[in-house]
Amino acid sequence: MLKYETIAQNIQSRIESGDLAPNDKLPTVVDLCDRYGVSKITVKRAFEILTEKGLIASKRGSGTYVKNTTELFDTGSVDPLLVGEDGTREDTFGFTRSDQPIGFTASHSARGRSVSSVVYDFSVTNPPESVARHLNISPYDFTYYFCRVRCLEGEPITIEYTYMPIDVTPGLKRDQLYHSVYAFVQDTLGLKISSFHRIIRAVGATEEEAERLQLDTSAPLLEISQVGFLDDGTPFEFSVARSNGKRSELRDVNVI
Amino acid sequence: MLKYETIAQNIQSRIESGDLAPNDKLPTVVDLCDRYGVSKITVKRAFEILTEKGLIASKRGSGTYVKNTTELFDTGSVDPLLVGEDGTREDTFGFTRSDQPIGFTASHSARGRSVSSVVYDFSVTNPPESVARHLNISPYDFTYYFCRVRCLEGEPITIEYTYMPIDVTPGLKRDQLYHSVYAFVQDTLGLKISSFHRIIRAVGATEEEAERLQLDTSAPLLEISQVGFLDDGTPFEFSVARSNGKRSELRDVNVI
DNA sequence: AAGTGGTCTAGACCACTTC
DNA sequence: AAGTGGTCTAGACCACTTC
Repeated sequence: MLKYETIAQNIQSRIESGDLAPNDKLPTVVDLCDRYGVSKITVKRAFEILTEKGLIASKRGSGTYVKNTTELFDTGSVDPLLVGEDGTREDTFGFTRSDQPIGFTASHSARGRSVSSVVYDFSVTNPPESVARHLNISPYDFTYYFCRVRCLEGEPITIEYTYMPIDVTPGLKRDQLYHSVYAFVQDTLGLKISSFHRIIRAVGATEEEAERLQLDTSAPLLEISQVGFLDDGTPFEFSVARSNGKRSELRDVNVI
Repeated sequence: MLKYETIAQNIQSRIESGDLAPNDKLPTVVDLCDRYGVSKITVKRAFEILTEKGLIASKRGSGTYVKNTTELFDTGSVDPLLVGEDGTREDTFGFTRSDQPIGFTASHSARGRSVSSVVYDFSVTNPPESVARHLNISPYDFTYYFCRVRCLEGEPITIEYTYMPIDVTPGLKRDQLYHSVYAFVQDTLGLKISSFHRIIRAVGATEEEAERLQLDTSAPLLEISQVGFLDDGTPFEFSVARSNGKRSELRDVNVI
């Protein structure tokens, strides 16, 4: 593990354990330099990681402090609050960088939930013009196309429509669709997934979607359209995922 | 302007002008050090900014390359694609760090659109228990509470419910609700807004919301619940904003 | 005046890719 | 073997806050 990662992790542990409470002042940068035998830039790097996670905030001339964030993220669900609302959402998906598992399978099985899939379509086709543009390929190139519903503990949560260029991710089999396609891309093909560009919207379920997700037609769905990129910048997937609005949420920490 | 900001901006301009095309290789770090008369860490910092924006990707041992992102972000709207969909969304709100204006007023008026508000409620109350928890205050403390509808070119887009502790943002007047409350917080009160923690969901419009947003009851809305923090970590607002799903979207670049 | 974080230098050393 | 980005040092200098 890198030095700045070690330092960041140590501090994060102290915050999570309550050893460092909200509004507490962290040791100064120079203090930590001495304690870890590193130079300022390394401590600064560690602080940046934690700042990005929304855990701390540095104030020039004053010090670095633990942010008061336990409330929002510990409750597990947002409160009913202003409008009559239901309980806990099960498909919670964080934006936070680098320490969250990617994809539906990884984020849920990491929490000990059973993930399953129903596959409604799996074919090789020419992508629609707009999809080809997003994938940086020609509409005459071939892509895998599949539609599947992801379930948590047997309950349908998300319907996914995905295009993947066969030249980039060759050898995809129907079998893999029942498990993690990202695991196939990373482990079997040895490719490195590096980023996603997303657009998030709220839409109503079509009749077909409502049936597949066991909802009423026009029920609100959280839609995430995304292009996934490999580390060399090649787009490897275009997908649209629509999730039951009552059971899904996205979390985000936005540092200005 | 800081050196790394200058370098990042120069490169970004070259990408936006097309001078650096997708998949082009950037000058090497050492090259740029020479050219700008700076050290490696400074160039690296510039690269980090652009990496975070999703514009470039560095590959150790090989070089740094322009990512192929024009498609997703240039179209102005996502394509109809798989499911029958409508046209351009007007309320587009990026996640990207540090160069986007914050809040509804700033992001839209920056693009030359007229922003107006309808205020449905403005009062001082004790916050619900859950809101008090998020704001790190007692339920017996007082908060401003207001509900307003934000309009673009006269058309209602978003309905907002906001709580702000009166001890943190004293002196809020009804007048300000017709303009930017964030401008009041930053410019009039001199406070520094530093981050937001958000949860994003899809919900159906209540009857009242449907009427205020001129939609059908149960129409899909994109909901953003957020706690806003000042630079010293004090929560200054808890708000829930629900936006017309047909006219709003969130954008995000997620680097792993 | 003393303390604190932010930027930056000039370089060393390393891991990895490319040829 | 040569080239490239990533981590890190030991410090200088600065902007800002606190007292």
